Amino acid sequence: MADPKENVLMEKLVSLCKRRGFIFQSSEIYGGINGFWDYGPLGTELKRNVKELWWNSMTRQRDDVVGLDATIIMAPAIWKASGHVDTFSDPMCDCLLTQKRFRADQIEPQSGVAYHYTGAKDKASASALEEPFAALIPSGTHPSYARQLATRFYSNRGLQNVELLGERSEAIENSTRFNPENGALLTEPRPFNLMLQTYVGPIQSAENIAYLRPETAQAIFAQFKNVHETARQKIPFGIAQIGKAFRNEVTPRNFTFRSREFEQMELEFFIKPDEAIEAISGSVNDATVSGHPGDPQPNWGWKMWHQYWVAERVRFYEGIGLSLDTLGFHVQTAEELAHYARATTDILFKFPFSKKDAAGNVAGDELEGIAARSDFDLSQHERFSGKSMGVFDEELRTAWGKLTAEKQIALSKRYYDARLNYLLKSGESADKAAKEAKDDAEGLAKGQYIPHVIEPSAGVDRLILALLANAFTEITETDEKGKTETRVVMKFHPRVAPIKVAVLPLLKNKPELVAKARAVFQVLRGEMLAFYDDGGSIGRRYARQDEAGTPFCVTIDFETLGEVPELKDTVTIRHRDDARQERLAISELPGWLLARVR
RNA sequence: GCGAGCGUAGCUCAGCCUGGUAGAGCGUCACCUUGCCAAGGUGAAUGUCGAGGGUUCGAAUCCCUUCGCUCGCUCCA
Repeated sequence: MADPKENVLMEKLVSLCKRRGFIFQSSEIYGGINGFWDYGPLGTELKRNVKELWWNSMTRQRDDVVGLDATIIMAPAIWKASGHVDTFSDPMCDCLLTQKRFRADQIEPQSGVAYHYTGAKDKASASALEEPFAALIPSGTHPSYARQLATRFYSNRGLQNVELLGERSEAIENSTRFNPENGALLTEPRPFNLMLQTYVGPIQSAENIAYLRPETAQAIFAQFKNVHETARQKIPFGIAQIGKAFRNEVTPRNFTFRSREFEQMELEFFIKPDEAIEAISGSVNDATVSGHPGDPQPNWGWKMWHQYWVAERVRFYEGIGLSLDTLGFHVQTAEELAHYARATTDILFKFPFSKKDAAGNVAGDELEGIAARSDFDLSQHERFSGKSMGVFDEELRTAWGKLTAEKQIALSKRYYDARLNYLLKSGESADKAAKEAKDDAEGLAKGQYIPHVIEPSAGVDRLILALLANAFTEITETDEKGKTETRVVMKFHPRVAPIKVAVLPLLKNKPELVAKARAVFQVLRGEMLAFYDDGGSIGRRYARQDEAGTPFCVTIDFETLGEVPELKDTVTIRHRDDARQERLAISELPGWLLARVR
């Protein structure tokens, strides 16, 4: 359980976010709306910086990743293929008596004697209810307990003087239809779909139902063929996308950590199946080295690629100020993995609300999951859309021809087995699955396969929250007069800091200082987000910038104006984290700053 | 959704028990002052006391409903 002290920290952070304009509650003047948050001026800049850094490092700085910007609403069939319509929901049961909700698959089976009622009538008013109810009581117990529950049930529904109707008893073994806590009947398990729905077109009928995407990834799979054909990329390559996603969370919690509308940064990185790698390179490199495995190599199998992307993503987080000791890792166990996933590593951040284990260690909460998803997604879209999602690989076809017959048979067999396994698990009949797997294996020999995928999927809003929590630093100082004050410094990495530099005239009532400061400000604002402030004492302005997380303050003083001739046109640069100052020529200022904020 | 707690100025909170004119500190803004780390002075703005309804001569205060936040169950990027 999170330390109460750390909840206080969380409250301070939420308060600062509002006070300084990082994050506001959505629709606040109307009382808010649960699970939705807005970014204020500073938060907007912070978020833009983060997304831009991700986009640059994931696409523009790489030869092998291209971008996509797809719609939020897509053909509903996509969500059937992806499994979200069927499995993105947990069947839930409600207790008919107390309304308490249970996950249907987590109810302890109960045994005993069930008393069923067809309804009840009101002895006084003669009104009647035909609603059935039942209660389970341990065998040997007097039926009065069941009757009591039933009476409560019907009086909850408005009957005054309950007379139970149609009592019938029945022995029950291992049933999950009753509330383990009180024996009352539960509702039928009802699916709780976590996708937000809307209607496309003006008629709100069942056939017009569409979903707001619960993840951005499926658009990438659905557009895979188009991107592959137009981007002049060969496998391995990736498609990246940043965008909004929506989930009707049961309980939005922990500030912006679990929101109903949120933003994702996702990469689908398509790789060759290991059988193709082995055919081309002779063997598959799936050595598990620790740390970053270096530049991609042609003989990397999915394990190496998976490890590579985990390491790349950690490097990214370190590069924006989240040091390794603030992060955590969770390698999903076989039971936790989705049936199609081969491996998933979660990158966690130790949030103030993250839970501690018995030994006091904090694992953290998920920022990003890096999943090795095999060829599941493209295969699903191939089956559901009827369009081929396979690629032709010239290199594979050439290499295949040079393999020994034994090698060809062995690789074909392995590929066949993998495809057969997928098809059978997807519910295809044995005959059809065997035929299709055979076709797939023959395709491999001709250089065709459905790419496998590694999916680093990160939550933008979670990352913003991590950066805010990580930056939040309280400093308590006692001045000469013995007055103790606590102030907040947001120690953002300069790369993500909303405001990069503040330009401050030392004094406001000296027009020469103000004019010079405005001139310096005009030069800097063309290069980065700069902020001009002349209100209040210099110390107060420094403190205000500390709270906004501005890494550098430039102060124009009398030396700048030439009071000391050799210091003319120099300014002081004040560092946020240690209040250290240094002097620099104005002409060097843009370059000096850019080197630190990029 | 269920259970518990909370909602008063931009922020932190007092007032509520025991109904009777809406408060404090900090912050914000203006002017003065200020030669480097929330200095000082003067002045100012800001609340349908989360919303709706009820009880009452009178409700921030008592009652009901509702919305939001926090914590637990649950879920995940």
